[in-house]
Formats: sequence, structure tokens, C-alpha cells
Amino acid sequence: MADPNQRIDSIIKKLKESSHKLTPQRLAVVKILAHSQGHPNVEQIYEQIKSDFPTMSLATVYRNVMLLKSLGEILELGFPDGSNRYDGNKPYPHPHVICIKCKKVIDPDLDSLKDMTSEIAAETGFKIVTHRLDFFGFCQDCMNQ
Amino acid sequence: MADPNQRIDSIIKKLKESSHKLTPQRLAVVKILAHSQGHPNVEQIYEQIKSDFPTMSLATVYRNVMLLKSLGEILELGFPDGSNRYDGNKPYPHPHVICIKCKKVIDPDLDSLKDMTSEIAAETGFKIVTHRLDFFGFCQDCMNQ
DNA sequence: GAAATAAATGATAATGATTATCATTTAAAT
DNA sequence: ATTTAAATGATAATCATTATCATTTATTTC
Repeated sequence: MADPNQRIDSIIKKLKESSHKLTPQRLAVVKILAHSQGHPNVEQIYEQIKSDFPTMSLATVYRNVMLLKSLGEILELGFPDGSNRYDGNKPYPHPHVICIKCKKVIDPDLDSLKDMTSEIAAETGFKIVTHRLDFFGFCQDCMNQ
Repeated sequence: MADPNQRIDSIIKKLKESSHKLTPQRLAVVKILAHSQGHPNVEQIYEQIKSDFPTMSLATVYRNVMLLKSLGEILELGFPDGSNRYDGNKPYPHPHVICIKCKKVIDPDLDSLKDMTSEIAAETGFKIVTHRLDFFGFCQDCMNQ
């Protein structure tokens, strides 16, 4: 994965460039997302921060996650079941594999991922902006139970 | 697309097999989904039925759409923005192209759609059950404005 | 470093899509 | 025609997210 400190620095730079203030609450959200592996949701980010920052408000987590998303620094993963998870490491479209049971989300390597986007654009006349490719199933841990 | 009458017959058969009653309300929902091209949402199904069936309840549309989904006769498309649309013609995973502006959803032909599922299963150890492949952009109509 | 100010925060209310509840109605079996 | 389990209509409850607003604070300016 991307080096967390590098990610943190680059996000802080983006925040300053867009003249946003660097509050302790904001920095806490940035740090968690830059270090995250498991694609956390807002509630998980909130709980993690609250343990050493008890005055943190859930609304503030929502606001900062929204801001980082609008700056293009994190990727929002809205899933078919309505849940939202966030990827602070690779803020660009990439495939995901989701366990239907334990809800873990992983980033697979996919060699055969051709440039389907250009084929779609040619066939439909759309100007394609982004895409989603998600596989749903059961992980090995959940199958062994 | 699949022949609507064929779809209606096959859905009715499924309903009878699973001993569900065939009410006028239920049949209206089935007919609209079997004839639909544009991947309607629940509200659109409801509005369309209400015009010649004014006592129709929104809750009944939700219930029947849910039932048809659980019988595997329609495909629910939950999108990242939280919206839900339904495909009554091809109730199996297939790619979609979505216009971000006018929200139209079309089913493209995609030659290069390899069997990525087996590659993912091999790499991750997951037992893959389903997948989603969606492209988001602007359709030609919306670009010409 | 103190004052000024626009932005951020915390607490909570509002929203909107979906689901649950429950009394009444109805499809289909007997 | 009678019976009964299922379906319906109306509406309340839910839950994640967004909006509101008074208060606090990071950063700029002197």
C-alpha cells in the first residue's frame, strides 16, 4: 500500500492549497484513513477517534470524510446494500472483492482488467468518467466455519 | 430484450410454484417490470401503476419488488449514490452504463468481458457469488446540451 | 502576542428511502 | 359458499446521512 506518512503529507498539502483549516479533528480523520487497510465506514472512523478524543462528534467525521472525498483524496465505496466504506490509500477506481458474510473488503490484483472503458465509450457514445468493478462472495475464513 | 410475455409467464409460474397469490397489484408490478426498458425505480413503478390503479399503495410496490428479487426474477441495481433501480429483463449480473446527468441506465455489449470471476477466485480464495460492473459518464444527449 | 474573522465544531433536528406494523380485505383451496 | 392464510393500504418506525445554528478555534493581520 501507499506509505501512510506520504499520504498524510499529500492530503495536508491539498487541504492547505484549498485553504481549509487544519484542526485536530480533521487531522485525526486524515490519519486514520491514510493508515487504514480495511476500508472503514464512518462509524468505525468515529469509534476509533473517540477512544483518544472523546469530544469528537459524528457530524464532524461525516463533514471531513465528505471534504476529503470532494478533494479527490479518498475513494467512497457505496455498495448495493446501501453501506458506505472509504479507501484512503488508492483514491482512484479499482476493483474490490467483498465478503458477503464478514463484510471484509480487499483490493485484488486483476491481470485481465483490460481497458474496457474505451470499448464501452466506443460502443455507447458515452464519455466515461469513472467505473466500479466489485466481486461479492465468501472469503476463506467465513467458508471454514 | 427478452419477450415481455414470456417473462410474465415465467414469473407467474415462479410465483405459483412458491405458492404466492396472484393479486391484481402483484400482476401490475410484474407487467411493468417485464415490459421495462429503462431500469425503473420503485417510485416510477408506483406512479405508472397508480394512473390506472389509483388505490395502489407504495408499500405494496416495495413488497412485490422485494418478493420478485428474492425469487431471482428481477435484478436490483443499488448504485453508489444510494438509488435503487430494477431490471426485469435480465435477472443475472451484467454490466451497466449510467449517465450521471439524466440517470439513464443502459445495457452495453462488452466483448472483452472475460471470465474475471475465476481469476479473482483463484487469486483471493473467495467463492464468488455475484459481481457488479458499472461505468459512469455522460450520454450523448446530455453532452449535446 | 493580541485582536479580528471566517471556518470548523458539537449537539441535535430534519430528511428521505425503505421496512415494519396491524387492522382489513381477498385469492384460492375445500 | 365457507374457510384461512396471505396480501393490501395506511401509516409509523428506522437508520444513515445532511442541515442547522450557537459556540469555539485556526489562521491572518497589525
